[in-house]
Amino acid sequence: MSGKQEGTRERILSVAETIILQRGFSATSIDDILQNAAITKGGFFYHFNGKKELARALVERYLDEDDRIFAGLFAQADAQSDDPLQQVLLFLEQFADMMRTLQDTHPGCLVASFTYESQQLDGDVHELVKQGVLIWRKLLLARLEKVAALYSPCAPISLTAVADMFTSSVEGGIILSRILQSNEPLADQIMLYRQYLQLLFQPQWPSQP
Amino acid sequence: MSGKQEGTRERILSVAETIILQRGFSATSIDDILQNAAITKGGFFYHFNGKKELARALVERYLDEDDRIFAGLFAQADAQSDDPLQQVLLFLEQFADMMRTLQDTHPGCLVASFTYESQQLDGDVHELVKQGVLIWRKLLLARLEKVAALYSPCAPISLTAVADMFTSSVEGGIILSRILQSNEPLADQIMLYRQYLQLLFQPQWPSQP
DNA sequence: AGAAAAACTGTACCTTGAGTACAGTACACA
DNA sequence: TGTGTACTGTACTCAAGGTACAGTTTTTCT
Repeated sequence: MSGKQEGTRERILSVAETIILQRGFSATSIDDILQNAAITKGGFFYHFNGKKELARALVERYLDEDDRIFAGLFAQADAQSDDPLQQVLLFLEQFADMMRTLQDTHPGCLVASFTYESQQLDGDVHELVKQGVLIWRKLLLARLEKVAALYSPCAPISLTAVADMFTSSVEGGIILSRILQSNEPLADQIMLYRQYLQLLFQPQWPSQP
Repeated sequence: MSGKQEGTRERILSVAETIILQRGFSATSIDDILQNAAITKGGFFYHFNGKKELARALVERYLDEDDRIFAGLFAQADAQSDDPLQQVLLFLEQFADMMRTLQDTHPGCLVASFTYESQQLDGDVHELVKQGVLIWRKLLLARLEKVAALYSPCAPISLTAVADMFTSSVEGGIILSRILQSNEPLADQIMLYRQYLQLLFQPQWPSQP
């Protein structure tokens, strides 16, 4: 494994992701990728057996990168507070900030993109996507369980659904941001999720006498 | 305008929408549509000048249909209560129910699908999509303004962002539902949005002495 | 009934893209 | 010095998408 290979493979993946998020998987030709990645067809097929294998590698890379980002933000949040609720709130705040300050509008989410082209992809790619969503659910759920143990929610809820609401807010926010061509809606939606958690787990007022 | 034309044109649109939501726009060939709509290539091009014009017609049809559904649900809700907050809450409840009881998993949203293939489509299609999102924002915002006039929100918010949260919850919920292959997550996310509104506009407890 | 417009059918054509094959080259590393 | 890795470059096949258009049926109007 020389540095050269890793560089080229990574470059193909990076370029492919960018184009696919703009045009969609099916509309992206291998030739498009070749041109932007400054590589030849032979080189591409040296690294990937075909377009479907590229898709698989893209999802894997995307989910890994996402894990890393979330882990980093949670580590930051954990360093700032010991309270489980505060940790989640800080995480969301920092994540929203990160999204708001992106250079361009958010490029989009590969998971969502592939979800709308599922029939073009192998079943195992869909399985990967599903596992990704379940990992995000698990990540939030573990945090929310700790929160719920300390602050009882002031309304009946399914913690799993509340955990999924993170993914939903991000995916929904990304769609809004792409359509409205600004990162504000995405940041707003993450912050509204944060506010929902705040309201849900706010200390109960004592009942009236 | 004979019934036959309307029938054929509508059949093409209906079939095209179904296939496009499954495979994506670019991955859907005109031949695919022809086979499922039982029409020939010539017939297709009699109705549409090409694939891009089909896309345009699909979005227009989709947004119209959506308007009709939302108007119907709000009319139902308005008949059941005079309170603006209750009306929104009833609307969301009924909408969630409608989604939950769909025969198959939700087919997907054309707006989201096209958002992830924007570069394949004409600029005016993107403009239509944008107008659609702004109509949904306006629809909710008008309701929320009435609510906010009666019940002051218990936290600082942008009403526009809260209105957008409806679209975000639905789009995010649809993605979750498609990936997890169940309509529950979509219904859950709509109901969580409902709960957020409930918590946000709940009557304030009197402050402690 | 008959003309004219509308609603198609059928087919031929051109282009593009996916994927294959394979011969040659540059470079590291031992 | 040689051997494997990581490519480049070219040339090809096959399938499909999109388009054009000439011809045919059906409806409509008078």
